[in-house]
Amino acid sequence: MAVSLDERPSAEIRSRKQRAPNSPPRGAPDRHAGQAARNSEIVYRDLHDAIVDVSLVPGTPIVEKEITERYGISRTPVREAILKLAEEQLVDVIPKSGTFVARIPVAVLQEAIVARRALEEVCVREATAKASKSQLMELRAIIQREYELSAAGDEHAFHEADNVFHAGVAAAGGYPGIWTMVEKIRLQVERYRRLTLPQHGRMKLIVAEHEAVLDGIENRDANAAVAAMNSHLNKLRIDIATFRDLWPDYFLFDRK
Amino acid sequence: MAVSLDERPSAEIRSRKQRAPNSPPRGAPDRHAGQAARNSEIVYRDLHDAIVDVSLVPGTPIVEKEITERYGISRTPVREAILKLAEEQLVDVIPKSGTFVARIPVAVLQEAIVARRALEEVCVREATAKASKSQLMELRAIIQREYELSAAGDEHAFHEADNVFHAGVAAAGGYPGIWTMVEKIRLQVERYRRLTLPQHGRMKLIVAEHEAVLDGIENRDANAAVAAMNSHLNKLRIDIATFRDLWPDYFLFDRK
DNA sequence: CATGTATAACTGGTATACAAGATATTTTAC
DNA sequence: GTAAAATATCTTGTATACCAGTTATACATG
Repeated sequence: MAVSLDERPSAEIRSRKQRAPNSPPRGAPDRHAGQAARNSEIVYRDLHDAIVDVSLVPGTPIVEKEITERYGISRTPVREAILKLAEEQLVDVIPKSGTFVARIPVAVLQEAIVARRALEEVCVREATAKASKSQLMELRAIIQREYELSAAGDEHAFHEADNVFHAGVAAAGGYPGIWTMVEKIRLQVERYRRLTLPQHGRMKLIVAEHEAVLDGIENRDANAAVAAMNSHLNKLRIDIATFRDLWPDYFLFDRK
Repeated sequence: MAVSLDERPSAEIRSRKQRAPNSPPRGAPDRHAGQAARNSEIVYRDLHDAIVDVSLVPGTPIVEKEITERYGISRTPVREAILKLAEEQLVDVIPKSGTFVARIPVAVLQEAIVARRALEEVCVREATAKASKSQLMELRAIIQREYELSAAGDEHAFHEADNVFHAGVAAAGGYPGIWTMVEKIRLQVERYRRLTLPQHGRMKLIVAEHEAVLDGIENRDANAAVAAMNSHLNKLRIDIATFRDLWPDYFLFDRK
């Protein structure tokens, strides 16, 4: 009955390190604990990825018991994973009824794009002011890698490199945390993007745009760099009307 | 042994509505379910508030069992609340060891301030362009209320009104969701603010600054409005050196 | 007395059983 | 045959018991 996800309970069952702990004031845990694998993390990551790349489409029921059996674990960690997804608005949990992959909230899309542009502009501007030579070289290397992946047609790896570039720009500006924020904001937009435009063929264009951004930074021309970045980000037009008829059930139109 | 929080298991034990559900594609839940109170929400809110207003100082142990007994509930909902706090970096969970109120990450503070300024600038600029008359009147009313609360010396209510003003500006710009983002970003900064500067006496100044922002918006002078907002937000200087010696254990200095 | 080691008392992580509401199905009345 | 009511079977929410590390304490040992 329930649409089941593909069989891939994630290779690893023991991994993923944890964030550095804060030692409490009076004597206590101070070292980095060995990585205690939380199974909930694995389930979370798998579901998260499946939802973001739209292999789990909006409306798909997520049944705890089903996941429980697939991973061979109990409901508790599964539940934790689902709760985490619920906070990111990737699933909707309806008490005593069921959990479903959330629709893509159109209103949020628009704001997410605006917010991202604002945050990335700050990063680019700051990177222009104080990127070190090594950071510039690093960015140039990433672009080169993008070029190679583009030629190889490896969309998945390319997409990752794309993210690395943006993260690198933020880091060069001294604001690595801002990219973390952008990544959270990007979630819903990413679902839209994956759904509507396969970036096949767009890869070379993206490489060129990244080059324009980096050129601006290297030349210490903030306005040019920012303009290039904005132009780059503006490529994603939210033209929802087109898809309203195609997948009416995949989007949420009214205000949440 | 453990520093315990004050006795106040939150008056309500049944409340808080839930977000509108998404109905899955084929026939399913479509109406707003009656508000099913999740006890985890109550515990979360109480702990959240206590941490943000620094009545629970960084390093304080959070003991599940203790909370369990105080609220008369089981560990499961308590655990959910704590996990939620962990995601917001308000607590650090160290497996098999303990859970502690997180230190304030200095590096994050700087970035949070920059990010907030960037996001609010967008909101102000957009509000200047398209705020309706009713929205302007609403904002003016909020400022009036701030003035009254300032005179009455009600810091808590004033602070809430402060937030309402910023939320109103975002809404007037057509980006209500961006204020939600800002609120998440604000968390750590808020802890710092509460810790370092009691805003007693600063209230009147804040009212004046809000007035300057609104004046700019009303006059459709985007640059003036933005300048006023930036000036307003810049008032919070992160002058960490001063507090390094005062509360060395309350802050986290190295990169997380 | 100093130091290393065993041990007991914590902690959070997980599994499982039960409760309560929502939905789907069947049954029954007309 | 249709519609309404009873019921069975889903779901998530909660409570509880158990497990496995961690940490502190007591104790043996030099």
